[in-house]
Amino acid sequence: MNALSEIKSHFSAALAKLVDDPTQALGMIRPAGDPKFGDYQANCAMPLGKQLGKPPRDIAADLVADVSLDSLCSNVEIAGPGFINLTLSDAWLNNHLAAAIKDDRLGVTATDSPRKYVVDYSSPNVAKPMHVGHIRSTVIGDAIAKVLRFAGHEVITDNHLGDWGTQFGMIIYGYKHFLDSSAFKTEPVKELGRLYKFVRQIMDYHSTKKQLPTTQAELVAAQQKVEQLKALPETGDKKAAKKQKKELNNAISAAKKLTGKIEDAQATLQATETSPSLAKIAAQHAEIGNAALLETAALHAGDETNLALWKQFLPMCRDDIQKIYSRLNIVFDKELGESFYHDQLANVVKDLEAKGFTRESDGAICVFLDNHDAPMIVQKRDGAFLYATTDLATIKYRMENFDTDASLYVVDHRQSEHFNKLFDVADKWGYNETELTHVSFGTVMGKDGKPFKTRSGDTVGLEGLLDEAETRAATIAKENNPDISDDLLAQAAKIVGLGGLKYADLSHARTSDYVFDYDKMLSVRGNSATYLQYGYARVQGIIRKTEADIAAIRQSPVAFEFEQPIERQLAVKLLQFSEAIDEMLVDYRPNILCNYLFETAQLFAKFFDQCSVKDASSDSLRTSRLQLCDLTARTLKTGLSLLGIEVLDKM
RNA sequence: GCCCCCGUAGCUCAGCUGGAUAGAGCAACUGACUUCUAAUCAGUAGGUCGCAGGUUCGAAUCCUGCCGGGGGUGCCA
Repeated sequence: MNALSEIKSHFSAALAKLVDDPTQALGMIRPAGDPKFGDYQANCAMPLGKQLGKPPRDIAADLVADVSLDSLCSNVEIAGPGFINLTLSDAWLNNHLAAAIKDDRLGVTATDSPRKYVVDYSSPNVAKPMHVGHIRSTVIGDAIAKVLRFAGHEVITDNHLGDWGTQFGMIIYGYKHFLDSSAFKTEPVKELGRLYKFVRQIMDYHSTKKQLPTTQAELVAAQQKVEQLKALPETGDKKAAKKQKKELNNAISAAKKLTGKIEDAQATLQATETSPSLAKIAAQHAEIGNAALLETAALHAGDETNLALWKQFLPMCRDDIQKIYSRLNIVFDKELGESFYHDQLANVVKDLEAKGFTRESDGAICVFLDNHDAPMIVQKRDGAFLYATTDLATIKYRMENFDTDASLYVVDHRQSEHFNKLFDVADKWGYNETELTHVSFGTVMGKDGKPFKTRSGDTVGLEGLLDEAETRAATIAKENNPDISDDLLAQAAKIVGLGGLKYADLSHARTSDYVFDYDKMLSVRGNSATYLQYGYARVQGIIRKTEADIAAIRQSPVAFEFEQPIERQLAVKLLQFSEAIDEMLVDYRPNILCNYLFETAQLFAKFFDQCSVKDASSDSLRTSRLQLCDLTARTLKTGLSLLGIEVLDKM
């Protein structure tokens, strides 16, 4: 039990005497914002004063008198309008530190209400090269799964691969028409990737060409509207004038957007038209979009040729993706891709129909929902199913086979509307006992503030990204440590480079977009993986230099001594590890854990500066400090491992 | 048109369920290596938390309106 929950349990009974439901008041007990206010503070007296019509300071005094905190706190003070400031006693700290140091789990107890989770993350489209966008889902999902497990929950990780979608139709079409067979023989996946991009380009060319006149007409209309609005006489009415101005601004920005769209379209067209060979192919394959869809449809219908190609391609693609996962050290319990659910989709629609949830509209079978203008389409006019259908089948399958308490979908925030609808339909369908959560995350941007792309406009491949991270880390490691051995350098490059990459993703609030920046990511300072890893390595250095017998110390720790304030601060922080984990899991936010680890490492760096272990003034103080060091290192190592990041003994 | 997200220091970002003087890191400037790892630490400077109202003991946080940016929006995933 951590300090926070222990304090809360002490307050609980006293608060229950004042209000029917103390939950809200208990929520107002939290770590102190400033060390001068002690370690924890209870802020509930002010609102309770209002509610009960008594002065808040009186309420605070009553609470303090009623709650027995002697076993926990050395000091309890009422401050300001009625803040209750709590300072943990050294005896309490000592007990818990000693327990933590003896414990493999560092005193973090497993939850007493374990749940069964499916964490659905990564989910790349196979055969399409993975790019930087996939790494966020992969890294965040993996961290959440690991933390849930550490907290005592049962977790099934599932990589819901896109292995049955239209991209296969495109690749099959490409294979049939544009295959470079020698390239396919030597590097099959690379060739498939090329075919995908090639078909995509021709498809984009035709759809853009078809769309362009419409867009141009829209632009003309938009420009006319701008002129019209500009020409409108000024009205005397303030409100009307304001409305006019707003309409004008809207029209101007609409026209601007259309102009941008047209420029993009023209660039797309030019890319194909300037190459005579490409232009020729484009002309020969005017119906490519439709044809690719037909290849997909044929695959789904069990066409022998296409199915054989799919069966040939899929293992190769999966192996290729697996290379990335191996490098990132990510393992899934299940990899039930879209194709796995293929034969269950018709039944999903049938069942929804039977229950009367569906309605036909324009030939498609739809589920209409309150709060949404557009329905969720579960079967297309041409009879094909959609990802919505697959997602519903997946929910059903997981409930029936895993009996989950919760499913987390670690997916891009752009799909939030899809998930809103999906969860609403699932709820109607009867899956309303299970938690369904879209753990959304923002877009990875380039330094220009636009989605991260290469200079040529392609998305950035993941493999090159990992290489770059390692190379840069190696350079930095070499700079700091010119005599480093090759083995150690390679190891450091991997652990620091990939750790930095993961940490950059995890330490940003997942809901916000973030700017991808190698320099910052591998920064040797600041809130970075390197800083935390360095803290760990420094502890190992101390242990080496002092030749301490850590195993013996762990077995029978001595009393902790807090000679300097920083030692106590660090100790309190170390005991808050489990609070950080609890807090992270409230909204599945890895950055909470990152922050905690960063703060811990910061306190350690100060401790390192101020408190010599080797030259401590007494044996007992030296051992006390060694214990703090050991606990710090283990907290950092464990915390980082929950984030999928490793540490080094020497840096 | 409708829906969602965002706007905090020059830059990149934190800020939990409303709490005490809004925080980090980078960049800038000043210091600290005969010392357990300087991949570090100490310090200075930098703010109208987009704007305006409201709710209240208290608002970056909640509500309304406005301004600015992004995303999504019936048969792609």
